[in-house]
Amino acid sequence: MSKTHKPLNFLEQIIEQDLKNGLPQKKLRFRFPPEPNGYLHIGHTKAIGISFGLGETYNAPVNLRFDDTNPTKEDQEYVDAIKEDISWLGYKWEKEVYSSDYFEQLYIWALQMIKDGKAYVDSQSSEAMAVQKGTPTQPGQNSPFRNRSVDENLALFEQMKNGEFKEGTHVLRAKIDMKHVNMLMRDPLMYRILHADHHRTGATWCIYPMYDWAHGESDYLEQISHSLCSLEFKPHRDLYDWFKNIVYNYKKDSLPLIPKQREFARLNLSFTIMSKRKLLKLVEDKVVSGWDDPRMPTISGLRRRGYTPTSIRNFVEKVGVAKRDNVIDVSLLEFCVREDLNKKAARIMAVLDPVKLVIQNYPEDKEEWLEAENNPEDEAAGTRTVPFSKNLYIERDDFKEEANNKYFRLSLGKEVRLKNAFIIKAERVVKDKNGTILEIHCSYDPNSLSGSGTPESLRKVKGTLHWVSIKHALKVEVREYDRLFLHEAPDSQTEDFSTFVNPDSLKIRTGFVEPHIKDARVGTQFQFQRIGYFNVDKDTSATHLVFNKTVGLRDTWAKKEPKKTQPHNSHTTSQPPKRNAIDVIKQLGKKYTNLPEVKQKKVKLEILALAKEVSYEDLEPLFNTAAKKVGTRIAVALALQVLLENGLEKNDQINVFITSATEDEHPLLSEIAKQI
RNA sequence: UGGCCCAUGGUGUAACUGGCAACACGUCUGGUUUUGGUCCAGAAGAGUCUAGGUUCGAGCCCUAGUGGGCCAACCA
Repeated sequence: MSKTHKPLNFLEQIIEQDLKNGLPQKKLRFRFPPEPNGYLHIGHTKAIGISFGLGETYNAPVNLRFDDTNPTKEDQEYVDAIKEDISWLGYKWEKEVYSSDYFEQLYIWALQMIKDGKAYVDSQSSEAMAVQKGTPTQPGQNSPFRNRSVDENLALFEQMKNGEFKEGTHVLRAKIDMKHVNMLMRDPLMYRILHADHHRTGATWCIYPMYDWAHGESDYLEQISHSLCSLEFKPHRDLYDWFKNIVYNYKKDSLPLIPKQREFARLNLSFTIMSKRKLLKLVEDKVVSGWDDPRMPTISGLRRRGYTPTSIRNFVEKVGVAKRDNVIDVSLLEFCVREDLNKKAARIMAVLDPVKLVIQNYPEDKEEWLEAENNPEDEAAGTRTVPFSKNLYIERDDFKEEANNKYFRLSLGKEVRLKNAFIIKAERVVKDKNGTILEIHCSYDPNSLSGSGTPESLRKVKGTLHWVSIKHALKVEVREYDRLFLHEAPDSQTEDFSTFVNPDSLKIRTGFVEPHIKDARVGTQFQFQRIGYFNVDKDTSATHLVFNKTVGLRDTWAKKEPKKTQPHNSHTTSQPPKRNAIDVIKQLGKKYTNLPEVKQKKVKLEILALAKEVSYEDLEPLFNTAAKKVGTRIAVALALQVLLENGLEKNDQINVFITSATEDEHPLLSEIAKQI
């Protein structure tokens, strides 16, 4: 039994099984279906990588389909950005298509469904329908309009389509089963009225199909064999199949293939968020400069930051595909860029926190142009020359007056090599009255030039420093980024994600670099030796070079010798702010108010109104009922509200009250304690 | 008093469908090095959520429990 077997992920296994069961490989076809309502982010990259990757491994076409069924949120700007991002990643789509391409066909099918008694016009308010819909634990009830005649439905639907009704007055619903355990099967909406201009169809339509009605049918029309989406769409599969079956019977002969929806876990990245809605909020609130801010997890942000398509594709590859919830550590992403850039980026010397270094025994007016390797990983990259003179800058970090022998850098009386240049020895320092070092005076060994082959040049010194010649150096702006959020998973906390925004995620400094990169083009990547990878930002002008720090070099020294103002570049999980009972109440309350209005109303009516003036003793059974109806967390939030309203405003009072409760005598309180 | 999905080192994925738990990131050692980078060599770290069952044998199959996620938008 050999073990040489490339493991397939579960999606590949499904496809292999289908092929084995007779599906011709020619019929394999995939699609990536973004809604053009925002920019693509690193999370989408996984979905893109899966569908386009499958297309590559099976040599099958992949369509790019814009799921544009909600004109109020969508825009051409996003369509263009999405196309640019996917192309940049290096993927090629077979056809560019739009759900809106199928509006006419969907409408025809909908008419047929009405005629067959499988769809009806409902004329109730959304609130009334929501109440009838029941809850996951309670069955729904039929709409009073459920049994309208075919003719009446046809006439109303016609009027809806002709724009004779206001928004919200009528909808078309599929007639399935109001008691179905799957909420989505309780007569789902197929069409709503929206008097909005669509970015492609303009004012042609004022009824728009819902996601469930458009998506599977689009897959069917395009003959997608495997429609892959993320896990939260799992409950939609029943509906997907239900619609698909109906439509399949309408057009049996011309379209033989029935698509299959399968779901995978979406990607989460530590210390960032993946919700388009929340990313949009960061842009709107000017927390970041735009969708392509280098701190954003968007593809355009990563691109501007200096991430390469190769690095992102490798990342997606390494992340894998499965069905369990995950949070991928950003260090994996960082590893992937370093790995790629190490091979490609030209090396230069740049000093970002300068201190002046004077070479005492070097002639005042002399200058030399010394040879330097552009990339030790790539001989073909060649060499360049770097100007050397009496007065240099080195990093302030690279000098200590006194140091133990774990310190490889410059200290008084010790020798180090200046990269590509000479060996120097620190002789004395010049300080201001506060003790800040202004100048370091050194002597150099003229026979120790790098690569000269002299015995002096071959002697071993402990450290090598990078430097720039003050006279020749180019002054540039350098933007260093730290993580945007201080919490590892800002998205999944009860607190609002914005409370975790890192106020110090951008640091702008002035650096000095080798002069020869003066005309570097926007996007060019460099390794600033001993520091990290940087690229030229689009804010660069003819006279002002701007760099983004993509990622630092791996640094095993910094970990051992932590500085006081260490950025959060190590991946130790930072602790969330300490929470007390009051905060928890506020936050749970916020979560509660973030629920869709309809849910909120129901919860309020059914629970809170009852609970208003009850005592703790009465609260407990109420809590149990509430927990069953709305889930433990919301029930706890409500319970805490009630406790507050009963006079327990004080923080510590509540804490004492709660923590003193034992499991058997106060199950409610111990539950609350657990939630806190 | 609901339905569905999930559970393997710190993180993420594997384990050829029942045969000694592997790979990557991260961590730690040592070596090379004119980048405390790269590269090379090596180490630590899980006995697979719990309890039963089937089996010669279970991470994998079955049952129950526990924990987490999703589902009640005229969003996708």
